[in-house]
Amino acid sequence: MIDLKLVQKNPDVLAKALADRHSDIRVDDFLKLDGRRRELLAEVEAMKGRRNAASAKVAAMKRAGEDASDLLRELGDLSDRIKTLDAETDEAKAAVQEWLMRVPNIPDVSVPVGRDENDNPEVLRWGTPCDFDFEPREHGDIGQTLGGLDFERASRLSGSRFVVSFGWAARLDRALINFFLDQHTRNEGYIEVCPPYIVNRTTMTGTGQLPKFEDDLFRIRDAEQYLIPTAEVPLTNLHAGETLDEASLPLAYCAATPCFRSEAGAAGRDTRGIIRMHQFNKVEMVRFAHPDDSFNQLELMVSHARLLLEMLELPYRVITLCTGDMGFSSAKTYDVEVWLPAQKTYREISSCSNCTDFQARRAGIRFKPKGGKAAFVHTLNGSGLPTGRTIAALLENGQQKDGSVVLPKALAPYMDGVTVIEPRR
RNA sequence: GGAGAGGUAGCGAAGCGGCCGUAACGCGCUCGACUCGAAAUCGAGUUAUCGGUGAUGAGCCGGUACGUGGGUUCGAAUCCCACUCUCUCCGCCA
Repeated sequence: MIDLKLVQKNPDVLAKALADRHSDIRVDDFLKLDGRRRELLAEVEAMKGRRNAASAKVAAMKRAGEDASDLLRELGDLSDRIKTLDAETDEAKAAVQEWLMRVPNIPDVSVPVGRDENDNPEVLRWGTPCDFDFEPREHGDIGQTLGGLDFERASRLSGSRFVVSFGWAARLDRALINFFLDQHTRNEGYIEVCPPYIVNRTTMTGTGQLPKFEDDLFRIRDAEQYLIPTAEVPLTNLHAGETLDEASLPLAYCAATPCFRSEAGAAGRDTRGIIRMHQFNKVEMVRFAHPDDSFNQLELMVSHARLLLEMLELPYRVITLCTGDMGFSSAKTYDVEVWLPAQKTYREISSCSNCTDFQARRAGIRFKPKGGKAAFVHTLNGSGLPTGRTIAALLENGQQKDGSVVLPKALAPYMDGVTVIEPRR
């Protein structure tokens, strides 16, 4: 959530941000709603002030043994009017709140203004896409041929956009999780967490999935609980409602969890392979940072995601998302895109965002500076990394003419020394 | 799932219709005194949020908040109802 005061005092700052994002939310609507709220509030508060003063008088009279029945009759009327006006004020407040909850974060000044993914500037490239002396195959095809990925059985068990992994593929998934977690916890100072995969409405609201993106979530029937679409949700909400010790910042957590996404609106997109599944495993990084330091922390987190790809010898590039392509809660996002030779394109494998105080304000995550007033922390999140898309990249980039797949050396310790996935014979 | 107990400041906890919410008392924290320094001791300070007025500051005026939401009442932390979470016991269960 953005700062109420900011919208009140600098509506044009928000108006520009919304225009840059190509949002259809209009600040004028807010000014109307908030104006009405303030009007009602001033009126009802004045009445309550009178009531409180009179009530104190009643108490004093009763103590003195005097008759207060005239005053009481008057107060009855006043109380009735307050009750009506209170209800109206509550409605006005709720309208303002609801409007605010649907407003996206304000992009940082360093974020390029643009319409959609075509306007995302490239920051850097690493590695060289491999030159194949044969036509490279798609990862889904390779995975099925090698007996590791089974889409038919998955669709029988569950439906479309699911996969069953067997043997080397299941093992590779587990190897990647361990490899990623080890790297983050041993070398980068992240605290490993095993959070719940089901969270309540408040938690989903804290990170910005709700109320706007309910359709993207799987909901538990008859309960106000949802399957997490990313570990960002439970990890960021870990400190909801807390005031953190300033000295503890930055705080860094990582977790490997399954992620559940309904992929509403993605019909027909990425239907081949394992790029877009309803369920996938991902290691997520989350950081809580001091506001003065959060953009440094973002650079640091991107470097953590990049390092994993470099250790896996996968060519990638980094782009900055432009204003029109950024997520709801983010003030600045870098996407790391891995090279997929069959599609001959870079595809998103990690998204690292600085959400500034947007989530912290929603979830109530503060810190108290020495001698100062409590302020909101900045929250950051980044994938590091999803296993499915990583497997896709490993299969496509490591494929050989004979149908086998060569794995990067870094994974050997996690794969019982296996460095080549051989075709079944 | 059943029974009971409970949810009040950073923590523990008192209050159980108006004299109690910048909320007793204890701890913690901040500042000061004492000290070469520290401990101990002594003194002072320490809720958040909204509206108005100031400069988006300080201050001042007012409102709200005792798990959440309703109700009773002129007035609710206090009485009533529903929900929720925590703890204890029982049941069920990987």
